[in-house]
Amino acid sequence: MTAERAYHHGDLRRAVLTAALDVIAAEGPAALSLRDLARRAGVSHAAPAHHFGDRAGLLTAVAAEGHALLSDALGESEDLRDLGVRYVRFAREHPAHFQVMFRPELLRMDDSGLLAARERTGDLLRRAVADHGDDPALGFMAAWSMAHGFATLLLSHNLDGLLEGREPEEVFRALAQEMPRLAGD
Amino acid sequence: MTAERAYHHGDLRRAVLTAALDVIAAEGPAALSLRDLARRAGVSHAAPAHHFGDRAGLLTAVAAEGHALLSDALGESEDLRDLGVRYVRFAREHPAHFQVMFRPELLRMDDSGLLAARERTGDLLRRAVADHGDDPALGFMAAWSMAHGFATLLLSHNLDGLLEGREPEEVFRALAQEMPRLAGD
DNA sequence: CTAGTATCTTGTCAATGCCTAGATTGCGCT
DNA sequence: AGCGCAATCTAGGCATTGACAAGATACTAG
Repeated sequence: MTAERAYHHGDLRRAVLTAALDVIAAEGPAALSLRDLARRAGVSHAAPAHHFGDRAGLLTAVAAEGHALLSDALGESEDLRDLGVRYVRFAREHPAHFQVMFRPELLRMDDSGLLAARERTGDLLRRAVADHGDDPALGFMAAWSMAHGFATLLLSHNLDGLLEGREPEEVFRALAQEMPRLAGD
Repeated sequence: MTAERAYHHGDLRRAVLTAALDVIAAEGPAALSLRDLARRAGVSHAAPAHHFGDRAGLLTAVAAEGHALLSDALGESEDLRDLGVRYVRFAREHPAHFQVMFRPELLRMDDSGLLAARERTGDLLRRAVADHGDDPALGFMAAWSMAHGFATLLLSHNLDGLLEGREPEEVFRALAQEMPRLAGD
């Protein structure tokens, strides 16, 4: 939109990134082809490589952006249930980012941008659960497993038959409420 | 081992499947190449296709086998925590199967063998949580999210820094114990 | 306006998935 | 025992892809 035909394309980096998000959201990261993205952006087949290096570089950029978006989405809430709901909402609103962020085999884990973005969300989550329970690490893993598992199963359509039309975020809230009763049995 | 040089290879199907599990466990499903598997088995590049049709067919076979193994691993326990621990143990012992089983975009979801195997584990899990809590579906999703999230984060090395050498299964058990305290806050 | 840099294009190569046709092996049937 | 048939595997080919190298074009600092 900023420059439909600016030669040098105006903002190829953004265009490729956006196209990549579309593809990943629709068909998963495995279906992503640099040449296809180049075609969508109307540039030559090797143009994307200049911005991202290679496939892993592109996915790393997606993951880093994802961590930044997740930090913003989580905010500074103290309530664990709210945090979980926001985590799930993030996964729904940015499915492509979410599907890539936690898959080291797809990423350049030594990338400085990725590491910085990851550190920020990590800090944020750790701080949020720090004062819950005896063992902060346990609490952290419990809350994260819960939210991450729900989000993962949701995006991979493994909960489709169980939601029965209810809003996922609300189901997750109810489910976090139900948890103590289950565990207490 | 059954037939090292049996022409027609003896059991190519099993050999390819096993090689595929190695590759997936080491580098993920994305790194899987039919031609590479053929080389490992010492057969021509197109031989695997005869047994699995194509890449998706091979992954579908892996997923179906995974569901069968999971059914066996879960057993008939009534205790939700035990069930969760077994789910996590299964993920650790069969990481390649686990990484493929819940990814519809990699599979032929209309494959009859896969559907049957899936149905069996589904029934088993549903039965196990049926009598816990008001809403069985909620309880099902809660327990599954917890175990699946933990297993997923574990296999993707996202918990490496938090386990501090402890056995994952034991951490999960403690974590399930911690849950009510977290939720109750 | 010029030099230098970022951006993009073109061409190439090896590897892969998938398809087709053909060869080899093993098995059932008479 | 031998014939035919089906399963299994081989060989070759094609389109697509990721990665690399060399060169062209547009922007920008001085």
